Amino acid sequence: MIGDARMADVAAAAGVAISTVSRALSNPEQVNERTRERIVQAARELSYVPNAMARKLRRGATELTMAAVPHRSNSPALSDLLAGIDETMTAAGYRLILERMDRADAAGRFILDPALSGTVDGVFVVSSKVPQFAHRSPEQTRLPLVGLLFDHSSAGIPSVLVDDRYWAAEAAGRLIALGHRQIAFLAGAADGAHDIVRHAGVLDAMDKAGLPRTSVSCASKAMGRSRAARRPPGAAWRCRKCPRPRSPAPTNSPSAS
Amino acid sequence: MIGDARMADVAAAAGVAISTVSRALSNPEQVNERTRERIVQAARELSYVPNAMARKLRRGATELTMAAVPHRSNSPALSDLLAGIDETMTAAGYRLILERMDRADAAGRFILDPALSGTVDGVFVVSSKVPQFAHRSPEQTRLPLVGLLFDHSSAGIPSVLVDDRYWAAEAAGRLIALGHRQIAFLAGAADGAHDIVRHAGVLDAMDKAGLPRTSVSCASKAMGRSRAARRPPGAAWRCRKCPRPRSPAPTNSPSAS
DNA sequence: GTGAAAGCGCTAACAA
DNA sequence: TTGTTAGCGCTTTCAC
Repeated sequence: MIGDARMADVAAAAGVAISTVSRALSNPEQVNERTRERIVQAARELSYVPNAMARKLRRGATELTMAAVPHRSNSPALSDLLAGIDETMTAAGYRLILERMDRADAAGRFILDPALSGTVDGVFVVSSKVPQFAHRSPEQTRLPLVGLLFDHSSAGIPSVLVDDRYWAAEAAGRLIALGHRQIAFLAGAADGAHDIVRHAGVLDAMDKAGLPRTSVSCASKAMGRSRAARRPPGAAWRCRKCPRPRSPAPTNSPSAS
Repeated sequence: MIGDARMADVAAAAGVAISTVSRALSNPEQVNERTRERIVQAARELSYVPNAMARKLRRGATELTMAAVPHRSNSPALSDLLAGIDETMTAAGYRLILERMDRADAAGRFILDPALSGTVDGVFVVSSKVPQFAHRSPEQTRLPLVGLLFDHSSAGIPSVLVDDRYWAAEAAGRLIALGHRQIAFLAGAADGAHDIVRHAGVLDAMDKAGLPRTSVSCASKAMGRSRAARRPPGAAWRCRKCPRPRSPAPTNSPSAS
């Protein structure tokens, strides 16, 4: 059965030492071609598959990374981000462990515990919170962390970010260039720090185009849930920083013209 | 630094044998309470974190499972599915490795190779294709596989499925109950086997309600891409099994009334 | 209840 | 180029 054979079995079958098998499989160029062929042949016949754990233990690297992502998110954007990470890491010979962390709770424990245990070689943090372990900062760890989307550079974690303000302005600019004058800004959940920045970007675009900021109306996606219940239908939610529009009141439809 | 201490260090610090440390940490009830306290204390002071790989190697189980999912999917449905798997597996002490497989290519290799290598204890297959390894079926493997959404039971893989036809009929039934008579069926990409079944379910509902099947019009999400280019805007794509509507031609808007 | 010792399966010096 | 050997860090008999 597949996976039953050990390296020693292959060695025996090929009539070589176990270390030669190891080399033939990991560093083929260090082995005589004919020997190598015998070994590969034997391995194939035995349906030999190397044991990853043994290798990982011995080498001290797991070729596994972890993506710590928000627990309750099924957004396509996150999927795309994961796909991107996965693609690059796969190309580099790594696999990705998914860690959905609960925002509220002591997620850090959950994250860094297995991470430090040597299960993963590094962690991608897609979260507004910096993961912790037993009240110690990640800096006290050998574990490489990288922040994504959220800036943790002040915590000593290199972070890859999107310039939300710039690109929001850019997006709004496109609409304006198309001749649109009334812009609806649909924000995500109420706690999205990114939305505030993006909103500013949209206003930037309005300013730049010499259009009144009051032509931007805001609506939160979260409307359907919490706040919506307390508000008359058709009334848009406005963020604190959003200038109040004059009457007639803006609708909450996603029109952009 | 966190993670630098070994079990032997803890043993030395606590003045016990290494095996006692192991027990104290894995099977506390087998160790004298006072001894255990000393050990725990020492472990804490040394910021000891057990090495997962060593444990995995020794125990022969990795407490890791793999989810093999379609490569190009960022659908919220998939995220939800993953979240569900993750939640249950986490509760059971397992973590999830993400494997995005390319549909077309010999994905099976990619999946089962590391799987068989002892990296994971089991695999969730969310794919229309059964993963293979070196032209051998999964049955020749010790690795537990479970099919999700796609039925692989004929290949000997237990599968957890959604009764698409039933629930599509149910959904359509709700619309009908609300008084709607014109139903738009928005399908996914052209190759979705599920869509055909769901479409049948919608027609079931029409039949049951005594409504004409011609009141169901189909539009594919994929319109925007491949087929759409060759079709006049506003014209809906119709699946082969979908009865042709009478004029006026249905629009492709997602209206349901 | 605790310790000593034998590995899990593999890799990497070091020799030959 | 190939073989011998010593572990990686942990769990688990088997004694005491």
